[in-house]
Amino acid sequence: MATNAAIADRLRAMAALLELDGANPFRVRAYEKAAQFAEGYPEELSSLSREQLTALPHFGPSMAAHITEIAQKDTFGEYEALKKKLPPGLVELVRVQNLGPKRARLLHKNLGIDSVEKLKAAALAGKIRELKGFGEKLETSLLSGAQTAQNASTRMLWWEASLIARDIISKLEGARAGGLEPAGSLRRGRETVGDIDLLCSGAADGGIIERFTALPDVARIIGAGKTKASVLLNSGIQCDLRVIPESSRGAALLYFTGSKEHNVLLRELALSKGYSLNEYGLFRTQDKEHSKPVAGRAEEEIYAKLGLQYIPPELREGGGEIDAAAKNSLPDLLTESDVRGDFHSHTSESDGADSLEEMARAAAAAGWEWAAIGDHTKSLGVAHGLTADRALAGKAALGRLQPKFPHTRLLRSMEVDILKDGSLDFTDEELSQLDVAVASVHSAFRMPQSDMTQRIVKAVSNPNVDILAHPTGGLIGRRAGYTFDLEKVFAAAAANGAALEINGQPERQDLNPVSARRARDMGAKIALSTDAHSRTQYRYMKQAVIVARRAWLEKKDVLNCCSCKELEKWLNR
DNA sequence: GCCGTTTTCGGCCCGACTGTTTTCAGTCG
Repeated sequence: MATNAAIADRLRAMAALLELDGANPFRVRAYEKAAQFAEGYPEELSSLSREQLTALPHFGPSMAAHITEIAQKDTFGEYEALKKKLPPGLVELVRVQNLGPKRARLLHKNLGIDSVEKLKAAALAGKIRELKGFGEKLETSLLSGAQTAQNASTRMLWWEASLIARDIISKLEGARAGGLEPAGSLRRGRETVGDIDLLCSGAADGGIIERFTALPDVARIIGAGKTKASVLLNSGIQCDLRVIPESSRGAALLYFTGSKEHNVLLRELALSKGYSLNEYGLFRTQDKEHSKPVAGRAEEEIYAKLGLQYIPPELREGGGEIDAAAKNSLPDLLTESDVRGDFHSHTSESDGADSLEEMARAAAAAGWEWAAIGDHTKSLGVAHGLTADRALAGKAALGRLQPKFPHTRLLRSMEVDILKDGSLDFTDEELSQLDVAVASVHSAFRMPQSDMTQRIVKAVSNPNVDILAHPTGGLIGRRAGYTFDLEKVFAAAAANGAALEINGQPERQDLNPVSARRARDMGAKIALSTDAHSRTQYRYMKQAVIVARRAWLEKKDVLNCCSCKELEKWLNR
């Protein structure tokens, strides 16, 4: 059984190979679109029949056949055949800037280049400039591109990128009139960000480009013109600034926010309604000169002209949001201000940095109506986990602190270890005395899938367990999660009234949006947690909210939107 | 390869930039 992510991966790999093979570009795009759709589809595609698959958009007879084949064999025949046909190494080559499939094939055919290493050697030897269609400048740019590709700058966590963006914006603000705002994957709240896109609206003569490229954060200027500059920052991430006229602000924001898939769908829709959409505005098709925009100043007016509800950036992934907006059925996404409390944090009693009282004070300062503060339990020795006695002593301590914080109800939670056999680190009697029991796996990650599934199902089936924390155990870019059957765990959680967590630690973001949406659709409640290990980390609630929004969640799906009274009712369910 | 209230064949989003060229191909977002 291949996951949707694995299916998307194969289809995307096929698109890459087809492009290198010089296939019809629309055929390439068909694979990319199918991959994109598969990735965001909430149910397991591998359990669908061919008929069910072809009923979905972007899947025709070929894709359906490929998907059923991938479900069984983890790959498909056409892909394997093409892989054999093409020289290995070309895929690696097109990761170099300014080197696409056409140039890659030329370089391979004429110079036998099939790796970034060989590309560098050929460039240094001056061989590339001799080829028709290539020249000295291109050779130089390919050489520096090869070096960059070898340094494999990985994507940055959203949180980190957003701090950098905020810092740069604050340094540039005041440089000129006109707002400066982030676009791109940063604005969409993707879990990681490849480069930071900033938009500045106003005339292009305010000197903002000069101030931008002169910032002390800039390690290297990649390019700078009148309306656009690209730099590499000291932190290793690329940052692009574009200056756009005020009258095009909405169109430009829409365009540079993307995603690419969302934009393509919007433009197709625009064409079908007799409009053409670009980064300057929405124009009637007859207006070939693009002289009089029908809309463009604000994103809202462009969506409205296309007969759509306003689509929040977090939903712009080409995953059904345009159809939903056309039917006026977009979710009413929860916002950070809807959040009334947090379920899961740590103190200096186990592996946190701050005392129980400091955490309580920070929770009150966050303006929350309630906060469940806890720690690890005894099995997690490295984190100095607490015995049940100490855990309950903490509950008594919170009771004594309560009068100091009249507006924030303090609750005792514990992050209780799920042991290898699915039993918990505290007895049922001990668990029932906690206000909130958060269960999670911290040991024996590499169990066989069926054992791990059983282990977690058993834990969430315990009526004393309220929340399953960081359900997959993955760390973005560092560690894959444990292997288990998500669907079975979601079903068990829904049946037993346990909630699934969206952990707001920037490196976790676990559940991810696709899984969180699926869990909600299967009837499970979602709990957002900061998993704060210090008083400053309560701000990670923002990260959890972004993941929830990307999962199309509304207030009613998320327990953090409960008042004290509603929460109490749920805890006593 | 997918798709269709004008179509089952002939379409398929749009513009900028760069470098190589004398009008355009390739790449990128």
